[in-house]
Amino acid sequence: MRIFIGVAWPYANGPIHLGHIVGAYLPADIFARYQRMQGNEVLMVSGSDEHGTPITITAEKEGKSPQEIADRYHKINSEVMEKMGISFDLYFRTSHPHHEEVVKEFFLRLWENGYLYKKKMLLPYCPKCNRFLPDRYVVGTCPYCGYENAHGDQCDNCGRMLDPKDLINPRCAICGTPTEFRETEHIFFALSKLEESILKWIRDKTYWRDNVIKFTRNFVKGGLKDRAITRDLEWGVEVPLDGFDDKRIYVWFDAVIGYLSASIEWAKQNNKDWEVFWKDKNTKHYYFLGKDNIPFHTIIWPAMLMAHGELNLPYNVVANEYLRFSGEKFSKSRGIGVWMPELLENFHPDIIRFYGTVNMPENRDSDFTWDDFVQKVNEELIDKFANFVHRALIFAYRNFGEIPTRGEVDEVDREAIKTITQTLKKMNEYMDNVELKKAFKEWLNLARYGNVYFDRKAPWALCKESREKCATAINISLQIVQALAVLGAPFLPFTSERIWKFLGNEDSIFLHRYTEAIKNLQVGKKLNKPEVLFEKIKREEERYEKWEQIDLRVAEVESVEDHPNEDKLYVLRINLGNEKRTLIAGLKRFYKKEELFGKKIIIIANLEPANFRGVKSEGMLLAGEDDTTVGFLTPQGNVPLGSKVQANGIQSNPKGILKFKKFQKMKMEVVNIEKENGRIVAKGNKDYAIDFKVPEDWIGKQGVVFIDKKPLILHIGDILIAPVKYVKPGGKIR
RNA sequence: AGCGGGGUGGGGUAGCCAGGAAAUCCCGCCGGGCUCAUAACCCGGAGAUCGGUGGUUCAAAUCCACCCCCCGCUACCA
Repeated sequence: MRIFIGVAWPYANGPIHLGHIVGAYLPADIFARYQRMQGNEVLMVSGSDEHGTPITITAEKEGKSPQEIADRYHKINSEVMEKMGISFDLYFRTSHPHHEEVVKEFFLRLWENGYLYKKKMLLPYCPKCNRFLPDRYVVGTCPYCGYENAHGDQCDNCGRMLDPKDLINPRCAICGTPTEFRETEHIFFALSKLEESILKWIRDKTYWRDNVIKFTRNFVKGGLKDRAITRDLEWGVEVPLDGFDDKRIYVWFDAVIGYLSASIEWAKQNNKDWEVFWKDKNTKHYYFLGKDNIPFHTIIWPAMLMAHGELNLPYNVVANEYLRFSGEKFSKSRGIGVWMPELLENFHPDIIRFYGTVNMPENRDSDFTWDDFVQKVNEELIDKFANFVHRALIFAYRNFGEIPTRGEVDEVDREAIKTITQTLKKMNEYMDNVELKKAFKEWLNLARYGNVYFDRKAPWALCKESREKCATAINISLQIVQALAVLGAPFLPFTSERIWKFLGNEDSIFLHRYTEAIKNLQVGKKLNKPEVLFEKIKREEERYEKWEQIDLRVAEVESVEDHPNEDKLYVLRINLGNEKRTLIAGLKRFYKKEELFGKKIIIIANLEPANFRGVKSEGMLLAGEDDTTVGFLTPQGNVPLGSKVQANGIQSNPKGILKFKKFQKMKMEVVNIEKENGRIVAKGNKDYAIDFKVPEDWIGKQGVVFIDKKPLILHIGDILIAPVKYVKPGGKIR
């Protein structure tokens, strides 16, 4: 059987992140590898989507050409795919001339078949930006659901496809100027003509995933409208008709054709036949993508293929939900998430693939957290699986050096063999159904079972008793190891390959069939010296390097004197509980002596001492200031003198004194602590999300944040540190 | 507000669409075993009125209705 696998094309406007991998490329690759090991002929393609306005905008920002931007990210993302072991037959790109040719041919064919037509239309034009706006760059109110920030192409709220002119109060998404509509001529795709056919086609796709069916039905409900497939742009595929020199084919039309162009290119490069993949009705087409891409793959692309007339339609569209990062959406601009190039620098691809599979958002959004990542990898992948493989292999290697003979088997042995067989069977079922997580769970169970079997047989003791029995136990243990390697190969290709070698094989595991997981080992085959498969991930404690250097403490002012030689300064005598110090403070313009006397203040206790005109200051008092007010910091409740200030519950523990210069580099700000949508936000110069459990009574109060890797709020236990009087949020601390 | 997801032993989850005997797995906790292995492994135990209320049914975590609570999205981006 032949299987075509198309994976949504990542946009070449930035490096891809873990969400992309886990939501599309990894599941696709697992499926592809599995199908190949089932003996099917697989063609899997994807590539960089390099056209479209966002790239031109990035290019403008950086003063580069769109091609340069596309080149950069195409390279980066190709490397990511390669390193992750995503086994594309071709990872193509839409700016490739061959792709453009295919798009034009496709276009002309649709034109000839009567599915494209010219139409003069009024398009949104931003008088300020001086250009026609792409659909996505027009925002306004959705006519269907009333959502105010609907984009011109699609309402993100109700999911309906829109045309910019449907929007109420359209405005430019870039500058906010109300848009004008100017006349221009464009090519339309007669989607409406195909509505019936699409509905009919969808009807029997009951085996699709729930989310895909639901989303698609919902989408078609509103009726299919003809869509313009050209834009007033310069960056994109040219329109192969006269009079359209200043227009380009729109990305959504262009990018999906990539599946075809990449197939053709692959055939060309490898001297293969692409047509059997696209025209032979027995070839099944699978598409892997994130949920936002569903309508393009269940409606538009199929409609385009229908209009084309002789190409295969999708058999299954496998859409995943989103992977969130600590509960938030991945966001480049906010720096939330993990990006692949960086992740790959720190972790073995199979570790990423393991976690990606275990936490795959197959049916619902899932959440990435570092804690969970470390725990799952260490405890499930390494402790359970890798350790079992290693203990079995090293035992075999040391005691036999080859695959030992399987002698007479007992109950326990029979059960083990049965477990292997059943695992294969179950995994086959799940994999055929594209239920990757379930399949993988079976695999993990087998690894767990391996330990159980090994323990039950206790070969270390058995060997002393009977070498023959021990050999049998080890033979079967290695049988489990082999099964794990073969069955796990689609998921952890690199590791499976290694284990395969340890088992004494010379060739690649991928030359073998999935069913060989249960094949009897060749007795007497020399084993290779096993190595540890993975080092455990060290759980790195969160470190706040800046905060750790400063020692803030509570002190009480015992006396206030004028500085003898400098009339802006006070000389304070302060009590730190077990210690008294002299401090210089520049508060004379803002506070009278009696306003300071007896007050609790916050001082930097480990600041390098400094001389102010003959008086030595042993520390520094902290105050928040805006342009009119200075409010010294003070604990909002009773705390013992000398108490150490904490930040998000973290005690600083500075080793030495803090240089004044270093202190100057530290950022502290006055903030208003508020609760928004259930989370705590500290509003200063900007909104700081506080991920620290804050007592209810702090909400609505002022506080102080210390900016480290993330904003830390200052307190002592339940007592908040804040300016003694209201200072505008964002006020600096000095 | 709209849309989407969720509320299952201390934490994180599976099961729910196709209702049925002991509710899954990981971590944690308690007790035991083992010492071959990456302080890894194995066994046993405590611990859940499956968010609430009402309904359908011989039978509901699972179906229906209503309610409560959480979270996400509504910025380029799977």
